[in-house]
Amino acid sequence: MHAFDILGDPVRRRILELLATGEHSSGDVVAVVHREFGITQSAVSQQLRILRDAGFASVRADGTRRIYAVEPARLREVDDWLDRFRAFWLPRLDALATEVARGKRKRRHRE
Amino acid sequence: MHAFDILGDPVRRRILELLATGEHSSGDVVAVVHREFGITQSAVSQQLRILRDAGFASVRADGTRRIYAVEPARLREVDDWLDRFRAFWLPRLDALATEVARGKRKRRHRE
DNA sequence: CGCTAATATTAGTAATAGCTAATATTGATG
DNA sequence: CATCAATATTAGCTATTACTAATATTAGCG
Repeated sequence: MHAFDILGDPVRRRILELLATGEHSSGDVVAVVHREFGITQSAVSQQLRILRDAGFASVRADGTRRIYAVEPARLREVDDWLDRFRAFWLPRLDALATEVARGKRKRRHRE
Repeated sequence: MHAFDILGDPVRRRILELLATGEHSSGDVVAVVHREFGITQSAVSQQLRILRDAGFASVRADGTRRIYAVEPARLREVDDWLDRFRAFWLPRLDALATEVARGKRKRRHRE
C-alpha cells in the first residue's frame, strides 16, 4: 500500500502526529482521537492496525497495554517523493548544500 | 481539502510527477496516464480539475490546448507536515544546519 | 480460577471516490 | 460559417473505505 494512501486519512495523520511526540498506549491514542473526532475505541483500534500493517507504527506489549511508536521509514518515502518538487521552493540552494541539508549523502541505498 | 487527500490517488500523483518535469498539455497528460493506467480522457480531465481546484496545478490556454504546470505551495504543506518526523532520520543535524538545509529561514510567514 | 481492564476483531452499513459513456464547449481553419 | 480537434462536464454505476455495535482475546489480580 502506498504511503500516501495511508496518510490520506485525517485520523491516521492525527495518530502519527501524536506518536511523533513520543510513544503512547492504545488507550492514550483512543482518548485523544475520541475527543477530537468523536469515534469509538473500535475505530481507533482499526486505524492503529492499518498503521501497523503498513509499517508506519510499531507496537510492544506492556502488560495489558499496547505501546505504539512511530516507524519513520514509510514517512521518509514521502520525503523522498517530494524531492522532485523541491527545486520549486529551494531554487537557489546548490547541490552540495542540498545534500548536506537533507542528510542524503550516501544514505539512499545504504540503510 | 487536505493536501494528503489529493495525493492519496495514484493517478494524481503520476500527473504531478509528470508536471514536476515541466509544463504539459492536457493531451500529453492523457496520453501518459492512459498508457500507464488505462483510463479514459474523461477520467484524466476530472483528475486535472481536482488538482486545479485544490491548488496543486495551474492552467493556461494555448489555442485549444490547456497547458498545465505544477503549483508548489500545496506540496510544501506536505513538506512542512513532515517536519515533525525529521528528527527520526536526521538526528545529528543541528538546528542551524537544518534551517539552512530546509530553506526555512524567515520563510514560513513571509511568502 | 473468575473478574475486570485494555485492546483487538468481526460483520454489517452508509458515504464517498473514481470510473465510463455520453455530451457540451471552445478555438482554429478551410 | 461548418467542421474538426482538444478539452471539459455531467449523470450514473461500482468498489472501496471508515464507521458502529457486538464480541473475542489477553493480562493482571483478588
